[in-house]
Amino acid sequence: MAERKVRVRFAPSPTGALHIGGVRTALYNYLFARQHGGEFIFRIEDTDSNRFVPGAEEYIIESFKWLGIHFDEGVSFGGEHGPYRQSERRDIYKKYVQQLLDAGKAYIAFDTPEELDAKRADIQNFQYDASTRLMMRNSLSLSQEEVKSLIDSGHQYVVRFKIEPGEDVCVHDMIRGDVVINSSILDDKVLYKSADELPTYHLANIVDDHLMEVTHVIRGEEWLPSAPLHVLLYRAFGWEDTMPSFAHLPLLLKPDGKGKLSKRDGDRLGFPVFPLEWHDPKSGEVSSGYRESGYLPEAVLNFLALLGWNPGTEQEIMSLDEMIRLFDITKCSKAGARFDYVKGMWFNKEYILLKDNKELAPAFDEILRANGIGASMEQVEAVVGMMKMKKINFIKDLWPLCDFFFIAPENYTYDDKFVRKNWNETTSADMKELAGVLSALDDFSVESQQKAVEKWVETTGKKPWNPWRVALVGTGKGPDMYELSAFLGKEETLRRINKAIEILK
RNA sequence: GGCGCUUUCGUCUAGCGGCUAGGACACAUGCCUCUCACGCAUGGAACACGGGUUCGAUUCCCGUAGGCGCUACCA
Repeated sequence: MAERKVRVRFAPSPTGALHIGGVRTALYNYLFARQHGGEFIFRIEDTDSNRFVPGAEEYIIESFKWLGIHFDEGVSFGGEHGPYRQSERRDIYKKYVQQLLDAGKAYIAFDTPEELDAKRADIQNFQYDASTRLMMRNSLSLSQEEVKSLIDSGHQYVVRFKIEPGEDVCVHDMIRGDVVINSSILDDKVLYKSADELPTYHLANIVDDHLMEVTHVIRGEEWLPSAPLHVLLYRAFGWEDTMPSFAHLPLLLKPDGKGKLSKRDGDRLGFPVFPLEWHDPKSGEVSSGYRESGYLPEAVLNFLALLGWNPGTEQEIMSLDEMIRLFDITKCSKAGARFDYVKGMWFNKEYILLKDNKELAPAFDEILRANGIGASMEQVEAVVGMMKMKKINFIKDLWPLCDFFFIAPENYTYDDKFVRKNWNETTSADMKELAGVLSALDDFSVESQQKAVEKWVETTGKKPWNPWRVALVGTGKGPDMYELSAFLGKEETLRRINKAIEILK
């Protein structure tokens, strides 16, 4: 087989918001494509008209835009292999289904859903396969005339794949190695539905991956059981020589308890499971998103990348470029990974520390405005710079930690405990002295204050910092006192000191 | 029920026959220090179980148990 250009795809169904597990699958595909100089395709698998949700497709595109994951071709990105929306490929599928029918590798079945339900109720573990298909109503059990007359009289029918029993089918998985399943346990899957005149996932998937020249299929582990069916389909079409390689990713599990990660877990434990806020058009329900919750996209990607893969070194913080360089699909873990959202928050904290104040400022400015505070961008940047190394995971956590920059302590109350510890009978007098030292300064910069105050400290032996903090902040938090005073300015600093002397005596 | 995948600290994981089983999150303690933090240091904490193979198994094989997934005219 000739070396082919690497082409991978992410192919979600537009049935709602994009689940965070889907984001990880897309990320792994993206990393794989980029590190091989390949192409990344965005395909919409909307073959189930019943589950179509308006707005979902746009939501998914917007999500990847925010995350910084780019597609080379696909829905809304163009390309030579379109259309990329399966609902627009009906004629293509029809042709290939006919090919299978003509070759005797698929057959027509007239059994109605009701009849199938009855069969399943009747027979324990009923499966539509080689052992049962002759008792059903299909083109294998019926005569040609009967089939023709049923079709002519307008009976609905599906097309089923004719699985030959007793054969070991091997799927080579890049993560798990060879997985062998005997074809006898496979059922004659419906390839083409009667209801909406569209193929099922299995058929559409194989036809599209072939036509779009996909070389590697990287998808969730839930597809592993049907992978042998897919291999059989490639064979039936005679496409085995260009069949893509497979990699089935381990699933994301609940942070606690049993089962896979669900939207409910996010609601229950208080973390988002969707990249962006999602407004469900049917229920009207609103679900939180990583973007709106204050996560940086880089942090989300870094966190997700390490849920099931790691570079084999002790490095955890990685840019997207580094991930592309270091990623190795064969080194992915095989077992499901509990979704440790607390670690996700830690990644966000690390990325906040890494970011420039300038980049962080707009987000904090938004928080300030929401709290009725108007400040210049320079001020906002300065506060972010002084406060970002505090105990915060999100920019929004900053506000309760540094409201004192904008609201004087007398307007909300001093913290009793901190005051008792740091303010006694002699403190007022010390603070008066400190106010004197500070008011003598023309230059109120950090350096100038430090020079003056430390000179005074040296000669008097006073320790003014904590009482000073009481006066300016009201409690035991905040940045360096010189920085804080410099930010507040001479006038406000002196005003707060005098106010504290007046109130606390 | 059937089939498949899977199993190292609470969690994410490193390990690819011989290690005091390493790192990170979380937690605790200490140092630093004008507060809170940041940073640094330290600590507790794991090879599911039973058989093999081998001089020697966390590592290879087979069972058992647990976990996860699939078992639709959904993807």
